[in-house]
Amino acid sequence: MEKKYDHKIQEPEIQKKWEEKGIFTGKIDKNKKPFTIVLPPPNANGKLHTGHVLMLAIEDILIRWKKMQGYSTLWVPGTDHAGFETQVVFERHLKEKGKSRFDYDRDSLYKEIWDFVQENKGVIESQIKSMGPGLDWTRYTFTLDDKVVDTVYETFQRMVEEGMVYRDDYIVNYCPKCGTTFADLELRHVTRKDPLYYMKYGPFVVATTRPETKFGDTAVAVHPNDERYKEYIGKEIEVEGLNGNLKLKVIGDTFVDPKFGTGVVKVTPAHDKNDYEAGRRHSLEIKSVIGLDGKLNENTGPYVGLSVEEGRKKVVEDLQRKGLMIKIDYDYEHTVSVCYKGGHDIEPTVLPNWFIKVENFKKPALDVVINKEVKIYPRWREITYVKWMEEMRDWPISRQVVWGIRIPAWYSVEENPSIQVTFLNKKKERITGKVSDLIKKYSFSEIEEGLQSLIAPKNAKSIISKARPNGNYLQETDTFDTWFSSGHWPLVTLGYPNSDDFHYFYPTSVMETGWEIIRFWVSRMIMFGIYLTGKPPFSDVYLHGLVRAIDGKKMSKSLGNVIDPLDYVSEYGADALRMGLISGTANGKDFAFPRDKVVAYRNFANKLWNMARFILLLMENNEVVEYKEGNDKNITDVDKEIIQKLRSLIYGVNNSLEKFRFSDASDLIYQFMWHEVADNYIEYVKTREDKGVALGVLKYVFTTGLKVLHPFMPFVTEAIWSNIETNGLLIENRWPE
RNA sequence: GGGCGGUUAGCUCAGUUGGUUAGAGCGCCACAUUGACAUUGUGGAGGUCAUAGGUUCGAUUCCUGUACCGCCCACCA
Repeated sequence: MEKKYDHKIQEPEIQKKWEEKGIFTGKIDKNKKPFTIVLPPPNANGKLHTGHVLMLAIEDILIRWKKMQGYSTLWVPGTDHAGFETQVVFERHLKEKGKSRFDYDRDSLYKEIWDFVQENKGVIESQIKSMGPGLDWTRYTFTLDDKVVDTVYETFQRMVEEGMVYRDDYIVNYCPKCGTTFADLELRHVTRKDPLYYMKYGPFVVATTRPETKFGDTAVAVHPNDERYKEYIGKEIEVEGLNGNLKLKVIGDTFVDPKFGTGVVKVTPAHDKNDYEAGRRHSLEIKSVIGLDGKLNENTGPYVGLSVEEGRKKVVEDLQRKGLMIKIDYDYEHTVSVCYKGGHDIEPTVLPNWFIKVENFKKPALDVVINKEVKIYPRWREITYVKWMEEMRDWPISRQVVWGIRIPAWYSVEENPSIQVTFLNKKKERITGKVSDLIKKYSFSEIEEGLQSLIAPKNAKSIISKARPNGNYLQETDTFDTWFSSGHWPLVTLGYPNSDDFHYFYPTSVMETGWEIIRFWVSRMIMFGIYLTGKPPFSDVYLHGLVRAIDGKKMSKSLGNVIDPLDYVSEYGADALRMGLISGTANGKDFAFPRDKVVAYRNFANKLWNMARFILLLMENNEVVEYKEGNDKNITDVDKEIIQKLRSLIYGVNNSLEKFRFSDASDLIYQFMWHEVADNYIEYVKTREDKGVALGVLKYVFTTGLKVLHPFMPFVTEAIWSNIETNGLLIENRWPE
């Protein structure tokens, strides 16, 4: 053995040994109990970050611990297509080539992104492997694999048949100039001055920058504790308008800031995100007044056909004429959302969207947590889950993103003449309009082949089908919310509904992930698991904290404090990095990257290495009297003491791991090996006359300690094992009782 | 604004049902190189456990208020 432990040489070699022997290939063994984890899939197009390392470390500890205990373990890896995020990265890439997504038809764009991801996904896979996780790569899954898409389609079809899917309006960031919607992250926020208009609304005065949307008002809102207006809450008021009187509900809602303006807000659910949310809370009518062409629609009476700017001017004049305009503040500064593409004003608009009824999902998904069928660690995170489930409203599942699983709904253009389509014609010109008009100028196949997006009306007729129906059918261009498909993750990775794997390994044992996605992801997995199989997909949920930068702040590119875990792997080794992260925090709280601990555990690896060297040195000069439990005639009290401490170490580590207290467990084994075995016992062995006996005990204690340490620092323990034991690989040995 | 968490040694953090001298890693000081390891060993200094009250025989631990800090969500019509 070299004088120093060299992780750079050892880690890849050890990794190869595990792989060659297929150590972590899951095996269906009816004589063993299964222990299953599915890996939360990292972005296929991304890089490994410290959060991934922590996740891999925790899950690997559990897998190796259970495997050594005799369970038939399976840990399934996968990567995520990361819908919107990847599309943004790809578009940046397009921009470098002077292009944008609007230069491609939908199918070509999808294919381009697919190829782009295929080129890059090897990076994350090899980075994952460098951390030494005991994953079964023969069962690797990508979130856009056919088996995933098929299962998602089947679920969707079933839900449609059971009446759990409906179409309704949903507010989106729509740009009338671009004829498309934008994600929140695609918006730019600009600060500018616009007049703030104070208009008379029955007994109130409301302040607004958007008087032209007043025809879409279906309520006014005040803060529920505002003494000035308390008496009106729940009542209906009559308001003099420009097209006759209108009746508005008065609602009390905390989204209103009583200190702003007059403390009374006009509520336009169809054209303001905030108002939309309030509208859903209070079941208000959604009345759209601006069309997809950006012009005021028929709901505005005589103003129909005017642009938003023209309409606003005219409405203001008419209000002034009628004496309904109280005052105008021309000095009002606010932020406005504009699209990133052309800098046009975003018009929040309601568009038809696919929704899932959650009413039947909620209770079972809530119950399994409350009655502890699914246990959440740490306990206090349970509150987040419970609140979310209680408040959950129907789930809008369509997204206007290309990179995802396309909703399998097909619209007949003959039956749905008012569908708005946007496509590239043969000359690559972008055409937008009603399909019934465009079909007169273009062939159906030209429209279909060049299709970028379509917007079908709320009541459009559609066929749900994986395959294209015969006839002039256009497929829905929206994709599923990524959480809709990833909610199936434990099912699809295990071959739901009818594979041997599924019957043996499902439900899984532990779901381990970052706490920030408990609401988006964990809740959806539980919902779909129960819906499709009657059983929640896992019995324990462990939520780890966020790894922050060394300065304690959240890592971000703009702050320049992002830590690349691979730098630490190459400098200190994967073992040291893993162990450092594990012992840096205990309770799933966020924590700053524990750099000092990583160094400390690098030193620890070297310490262990040298302990082994010392034992080997003794073995060269002494005949070892192998120590066996129960056979302790010749041993001393000090020997007995270290064996006793080993026993309580094993007990303590098991106990901590069962409670997901990884830091406690890693601390115990560290203290034991370094301070009990190395500092005390080895020094004592040096003084012994009967070296062979003491050496036997030392070897027993040390190798047993290696077993206990192995799940935490798999590489160095395996490397040492191969030098002092002939008994196969360490990971193939039994966990000490 | 709503929710969650934090405030313990110079730094980063543990502290499992309230109970004798409050712990670890790193850092610092002194000493040590006589079978492995300087990525080492031995010893040591260092904390009125944010703050004000309350419950209790007893509070870092439970309750309430206050002050900072962090995160998530929603965001100014």
